[in-house]
Amino acid sequence: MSEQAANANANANQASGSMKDLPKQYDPKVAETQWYPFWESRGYFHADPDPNRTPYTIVIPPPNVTGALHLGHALNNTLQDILIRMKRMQGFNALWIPGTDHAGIATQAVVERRLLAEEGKTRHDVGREGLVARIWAWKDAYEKRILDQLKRMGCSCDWRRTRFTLDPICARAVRHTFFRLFRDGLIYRGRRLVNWDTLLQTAVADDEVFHEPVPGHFWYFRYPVIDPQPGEPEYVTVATTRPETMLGDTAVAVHPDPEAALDKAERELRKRLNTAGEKERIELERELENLQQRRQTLLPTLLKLRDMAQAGRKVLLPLQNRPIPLITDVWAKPEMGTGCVKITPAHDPNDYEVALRHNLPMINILNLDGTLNENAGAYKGQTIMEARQNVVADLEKLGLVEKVEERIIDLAHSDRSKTPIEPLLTDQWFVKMERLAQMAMDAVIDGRVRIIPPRYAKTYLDWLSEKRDWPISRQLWWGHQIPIWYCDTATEKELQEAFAGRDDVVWRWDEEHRQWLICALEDLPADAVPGHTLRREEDVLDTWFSSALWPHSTLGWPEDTPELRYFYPTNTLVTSRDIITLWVARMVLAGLYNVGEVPFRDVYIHPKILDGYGEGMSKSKGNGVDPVDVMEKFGADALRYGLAYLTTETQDIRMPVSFECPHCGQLIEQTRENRILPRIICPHCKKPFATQWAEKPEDKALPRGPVVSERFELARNFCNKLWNASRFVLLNLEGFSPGTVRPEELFLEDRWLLSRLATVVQQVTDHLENYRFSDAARTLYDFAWDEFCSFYVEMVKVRLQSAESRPTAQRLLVHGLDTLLRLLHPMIPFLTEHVWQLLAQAAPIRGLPQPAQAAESIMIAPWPVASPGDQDPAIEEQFRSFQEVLKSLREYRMRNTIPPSETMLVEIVARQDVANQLRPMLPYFQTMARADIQFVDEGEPGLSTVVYVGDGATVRVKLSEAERSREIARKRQELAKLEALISQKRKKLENQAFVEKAPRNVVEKERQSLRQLEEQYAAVSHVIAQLGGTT
RNA sequence: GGGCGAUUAGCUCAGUUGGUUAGAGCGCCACCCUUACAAGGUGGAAGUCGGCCGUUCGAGUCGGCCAUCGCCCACCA
Repeated sequence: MSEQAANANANANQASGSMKDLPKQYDPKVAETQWYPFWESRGYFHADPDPNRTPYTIVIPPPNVTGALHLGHALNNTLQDILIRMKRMQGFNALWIPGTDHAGIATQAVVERRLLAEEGKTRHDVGREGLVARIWAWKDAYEKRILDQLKRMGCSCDWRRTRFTLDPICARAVRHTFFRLFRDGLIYRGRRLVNWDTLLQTAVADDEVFHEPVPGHFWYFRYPVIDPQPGEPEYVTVATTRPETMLGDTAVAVHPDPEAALDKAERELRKRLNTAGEKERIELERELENLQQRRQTLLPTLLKLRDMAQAGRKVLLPLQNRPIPLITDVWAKPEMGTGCVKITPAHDPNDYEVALRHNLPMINILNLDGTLNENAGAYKGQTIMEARQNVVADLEKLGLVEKVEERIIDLAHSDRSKTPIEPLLTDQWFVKMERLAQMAMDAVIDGRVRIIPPRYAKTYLDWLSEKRDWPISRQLWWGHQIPIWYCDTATEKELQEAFAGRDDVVWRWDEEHRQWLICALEDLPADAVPGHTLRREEDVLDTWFSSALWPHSTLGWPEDTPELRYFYPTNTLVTSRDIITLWVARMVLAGLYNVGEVPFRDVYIHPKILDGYGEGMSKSKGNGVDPVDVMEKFGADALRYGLAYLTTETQDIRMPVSFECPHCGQLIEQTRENRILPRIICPHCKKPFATQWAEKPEDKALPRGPVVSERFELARNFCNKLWNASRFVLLNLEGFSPGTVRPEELFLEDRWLLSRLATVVQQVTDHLENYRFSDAARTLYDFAWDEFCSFYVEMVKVRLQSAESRPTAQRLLVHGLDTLLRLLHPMIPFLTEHVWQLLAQAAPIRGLPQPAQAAESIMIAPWPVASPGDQDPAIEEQFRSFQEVLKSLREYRMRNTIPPSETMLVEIVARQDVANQLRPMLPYFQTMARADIQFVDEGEPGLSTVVYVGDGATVRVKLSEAERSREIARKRQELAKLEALISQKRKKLENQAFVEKAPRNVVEKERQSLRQLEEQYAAVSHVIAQLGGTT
């Protein structure tokens, strides 16, 4: 045993030296600090291939090393740990592979921002090596923090297998994948219009772009027609939101058949008008009017321009004084704008497509840093905003600005730098998706990969079906550098000679750039081809390229490792819906391409955690909650159980949070305003405290005000309840002896407990195996609280007093707790282990029907299996009657404000068989309702009232003269209620249609319920008469 | 514009294939520190299940339309 484990054991003994010392309130810290090291030192988290056991594997969605984890991650990892712990207990060889993601752009951006803020330097000041070194330092710090957060939560990951998407093992997988794709002709280099982030100076994927409405303008410019003939317009008017791009215009387009296009637009409008609602109709009618007006005013001009375009006429691009052609293209919609479109191929995705169709020149006017280049003529060196103002001013001077409109523009921004995106023509690397996407689609269509809930399969399939090539290059320094070397001087023969006999180098001629593209598995020296110099591609790969390989790279691919053979494909991927396309789809295609097998069977998509405003949690919004804050206040178990309890199928999890003032405990609601502040002044005690955003030393020096949510109180209270139930059991185990229990020794409540246990075991197992976390949590909550604690524990108290009935009661009690703990362990690992260890001291051998030595840790104890033979509906029905009688007695006491200390005198008139069943329960009425019960014969009841009428039994409470009139009044009210119900039921049963068409059992149920109501009615009337009242 | 989800008690949410008088936690009211538990116990008040129409013997549940909110995707010269 390691020193750590020995300490843990010592602590356990110390903590429980005497059961009587167990605190009344559960202290999560004790269990959390004690048992995690214990588990780890025993190697429970570790799994090795074992052909005799069935594997169950999960790979963690690797958190970005950008920053610490928030509650969204806590949810994601809690659910994984619940699954892995259950499967481990079920006997599977359970492996959960942890790790983190280098998160290319995101991490580099964070470090660059800090570099600028703290040292006023850009990445160019520190150079590639310097920056990468700083990012590694950042990564080391945050990786540790992330892994510590996971451990604190109790995650049972196999830490010996911890991976990082940029570590040597992942790097090898990335290199091999790229090599194979290149060799198979699935990777190419192309000049493409990309989303350019001018701040970070890199291309970003479409998914990394978000749109935000900003106020802007819509400018109408006139381009003079060259040599206008009589009857021809002198100008073509175009509209734009980005005036400076006109410097790169290479054409103006008009629709080839504007009349038909207008007709079509009108037809569509009318069609929509037919089905439109009130509000939409008004809008559509306005559009229709606009369309008809266009026909009058615009169409003749457009037709003219169309003819001119077909005749090959040109216009003069102002400021640049460049003749550019008029062309016809369907992109120029006559119902939009001026009906004519300026074409800027290098800076607009649609225009780019047009240029490809018409073979137009593409003029790039931008430098990578967002300033204008030499193609912008006089505007060279200006920023986009400067150029925008100047272009407009200069055109105005020329009288070529027709008008300007104010307009809100949905502007594309980079997700990473939050700056506007510029579409830019650059050289990028792409993966051909046609074939790969189809493979990934097939896997979901034919069910090899199951997406749960199924509605998310649509997201996956829709996205893949577009089969858009995947841009994989990023102009960053943090990431896997693309393994390509360029050479534009060598001949093919020289390459063949240089790489003769090597199958780890392949090359291809790039006609567009007139150079060799050489791809190699091992880095090539610059002089690898004698007499020539190779230049390495500087770009790195999109971070999702390495993430896509995660399920097999972590298992050692491309090596044919025992792990890969045994644990792949993994079983379940637990993730959030926003990366179904970015990540899940790409993992499926990469797995199929590299390994020939899907990466996982089930993809479980869990809800998102939202803040009080319904917004998702993110670093950038500042609304992320550190799970450590929650654990500090409520404990890791409460965090986990609370999250599981909230994980329902359809709802996202709304989580309004507050800051807790560290000085006075005041809760300060988190708002959009205060959630990004580094320090907050408590409105109650007026003292300042620091938030998670504190960075300056003077802020950090302040006490930290954690972010908390009352939504974990239910879970915290539940844990405390469990703790105290366990405490009760532990305090009552003196003299415990293990043994079987003969059926005839079982009391009604014992058989009820066993029956309920069997059902609960089966339900919880079923819920968890089908990812119904909330249902599992609720089932256990209700059972533990309302059945085990409120009834079984209460009832068993009586029996623990008697030497004769004590042993059986103890065995049942321990068995019940033991089973409950095991069912709860995946959700509540620390508390259950803590109690398990205490139980091991008092009752090391336990359980029913056959006692056995308990496992040394609950983590490796067997998962409970339902014993269907224990399920007994008759017993449960009988027990329900008992509960109802008890409830009615309690209710009577409260209504009549009988002091808790006063014993109630109760009579039961019962049939012989019912009386026999009830007789053993009499002590429970005494302890649980302080009711002294006597069986009496039917006959005149004296002064008493009826509190319960059931099948074969009537329960009466003795009254004093003083209560007579009040009771009459109450019974009259009750009668009125009963009457309403009865008439409702009668009506239903008198309805022929119902009796004929409803299923027989439903009708029978109604009849039975009516009979019962009538019995109650009769009994209540009788009481009123007895008491001398009139109905 | 396309798709998805939601709307149930003051708040946050459950509610299986349609079937007794729609549930929980918090909050609220009353009484209780009863030797497992006040982070607790007992009892209570509180909902025309967003609206309309339909299917059905029967609708919170199924279908249609409308309203409101949220998310994803696409597009906007």
